Amino acid sequence: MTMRRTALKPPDAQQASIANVAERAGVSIATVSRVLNGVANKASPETVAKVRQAVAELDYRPSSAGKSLRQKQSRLVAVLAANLANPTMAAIAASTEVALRKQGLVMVLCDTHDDPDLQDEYLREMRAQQARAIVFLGAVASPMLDMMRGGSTPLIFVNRRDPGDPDGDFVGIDNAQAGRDVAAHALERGVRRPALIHAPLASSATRARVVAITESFAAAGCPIPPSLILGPPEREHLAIGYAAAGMLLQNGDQFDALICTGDLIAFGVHRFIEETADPAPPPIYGFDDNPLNDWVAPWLSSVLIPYSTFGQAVAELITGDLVGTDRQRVLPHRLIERRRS
Amino acid sequence: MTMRRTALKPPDAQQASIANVAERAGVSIATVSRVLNGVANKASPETVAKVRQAVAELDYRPSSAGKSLRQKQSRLVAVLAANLANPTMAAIAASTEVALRKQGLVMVLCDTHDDPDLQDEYLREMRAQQARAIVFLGAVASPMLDMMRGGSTPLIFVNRRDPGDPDGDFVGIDNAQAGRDVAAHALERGVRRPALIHAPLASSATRARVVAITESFAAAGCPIPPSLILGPPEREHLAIGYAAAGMLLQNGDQFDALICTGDLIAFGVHRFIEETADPAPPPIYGFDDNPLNDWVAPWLSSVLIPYSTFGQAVAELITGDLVGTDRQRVLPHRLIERRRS
DNA sequence: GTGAAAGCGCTAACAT
DNA sequence: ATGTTAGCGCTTTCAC
Repeated sequence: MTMRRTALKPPDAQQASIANVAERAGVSIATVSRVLNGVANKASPETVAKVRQAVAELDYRPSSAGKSLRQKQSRLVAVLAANLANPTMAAIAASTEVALRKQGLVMVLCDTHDDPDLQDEYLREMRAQQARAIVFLGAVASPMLDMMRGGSTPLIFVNRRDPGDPDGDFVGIDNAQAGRDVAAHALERGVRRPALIHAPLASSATRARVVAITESFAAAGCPIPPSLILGPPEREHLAIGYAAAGMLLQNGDQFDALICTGDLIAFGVHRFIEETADPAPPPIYGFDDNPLNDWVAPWLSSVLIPYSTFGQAVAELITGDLVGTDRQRVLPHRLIERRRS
Repeated sequence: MTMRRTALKPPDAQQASIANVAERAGVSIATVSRVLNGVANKASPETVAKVRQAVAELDYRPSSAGKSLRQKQSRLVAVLAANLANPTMAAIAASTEVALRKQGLVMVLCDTHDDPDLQDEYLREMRAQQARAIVFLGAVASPMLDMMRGGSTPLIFVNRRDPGDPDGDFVGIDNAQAGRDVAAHALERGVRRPALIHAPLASSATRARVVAITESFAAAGCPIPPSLILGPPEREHLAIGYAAAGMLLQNGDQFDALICTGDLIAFGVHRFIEETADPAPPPIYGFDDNPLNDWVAPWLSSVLIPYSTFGQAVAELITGDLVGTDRQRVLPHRLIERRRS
């Protein structure tokens, strides 16, 4: 039996309401509300002081239910992620959480598993929650999305653009440019016949990368043969890479570089190659630059995407801190070169 | 200019309220409420039908603000994670989200950065939100925690136990046993002089592992010399491992295995060793069994912790589906052996 | 500068 | 079996 609860307050102290604060400060409820919400020049300094004191003494916080009910809007911001198991999504979610928090907003994280029905279920739920905004980390087309587009709830698309409106609010990188950067880097180093392994093309980001890469090589006079462009049907990026590497090596097709549209795909590719003990594997490229790369994948050149700043951009889009600016937040990327020592 | 909004409904249709449903169904709002909440034998079949129909037609969902205000409890469950950048935490959060969802609960994810002040800030916020329960993924001692312990909001501790009450609701593995398992495995394979690299001992999980490992080796007649037990002051697990490996190799101390209290630490250790091109590194042990291990760390033996089932256990603890059972959910672990081919 | 009061959507007495 | 109504905590007119 350990001693519990030193009890500065009674065990389950009823949470103070605005009425308690008003009473304690000797003012009306309306005054407390005005003070707390900083309604301009509407309270004498002494009143303000009294109220603040009462608030502190009672450790008062406005009930979000009361507030939401009244204002028809909550402080919740929903983040619908296509796949939380993907460390990249988790990283964006983490940075978003911090940025929202600074604005007094609360992040609700949901995993849609890239499923339209589940996404709609969440959209409905968030409408019931009167969410302040909805952030998509990899949106998928769905009926409710169509319904809400143009409504009063801001919809923010991260990485992948709105499948139904390429001009919607967006945070991400210039994937076409990133693709060209990778191609240019490889070409400069003598690559002429790369293999290209990509994730499902439902994602606008993946599509843009694939198109840019193939066009770059074609423009350089060495179009990538179709047999070297692989997009296996697996669901997991790791499995896609592993399977693709298997097909490539089995076919005996020659290639002098491996370009993957994501780091996890590259991990899968590398695993297969390691297992077959290829003495001199070609250079491998990825996208994302997973934070673990320096530690576990020193062989992987990758496009560093500044995920840790995405949250900030998302928050700005939501709070409207960037008035007049356009709502396409294209953030800078950078190719990180790594090679076997 | 793309065509937007095919408008089956007016653009920003006011979300239907219970009154609208009642009107449409030709009944009172109380009846609607009863039907929707399944209050037993309190409605005729035809009334139920009418209500359900109206609900469907209006695509009605109860406002959570109204509900929360009335019932003094929301459907939000807060998950306070010590470090979202850690894939392990993200994995637990993901599984928790799914399990809560099935119960109609909504997960709010927060990153405390292991900071007591920030944790308290979140606890206050969640009190204002009238959260249904609070889940700690790596709790840290803090004043508000002490305040809320014993209150009416369930507190669930995952991985790390409540720093102020070892008997609080818990979901995790038997870390002492896991430590013994690792030691036994190593001893069986001839290890007699391992190095032990550990994270900060503030975590009860880490402490239990360290104690069990050192005791096991001592009991086997080969106590680990203090110079081989390292807990560098770095904050990041990866950096801890890298720094520790550096110290170890610099000292020239002999050791025949590397035991790390976490996989990320092992990643850091391995990186340093790779860089120094040690031809025959000793076996390396970790804890967590990061899902990426099979792909990027085939040299790492690790204790597989069933994180994907943690969410289920957490949800059961919250909804009280496990009446009578004790509230210490110790889940099974398993040592996964991997070695260089 | 401050207070009184309406009303947001919902549930739970209570009444019928 | 169903309807009426009070009231949860808050913001916001409208008076004063």
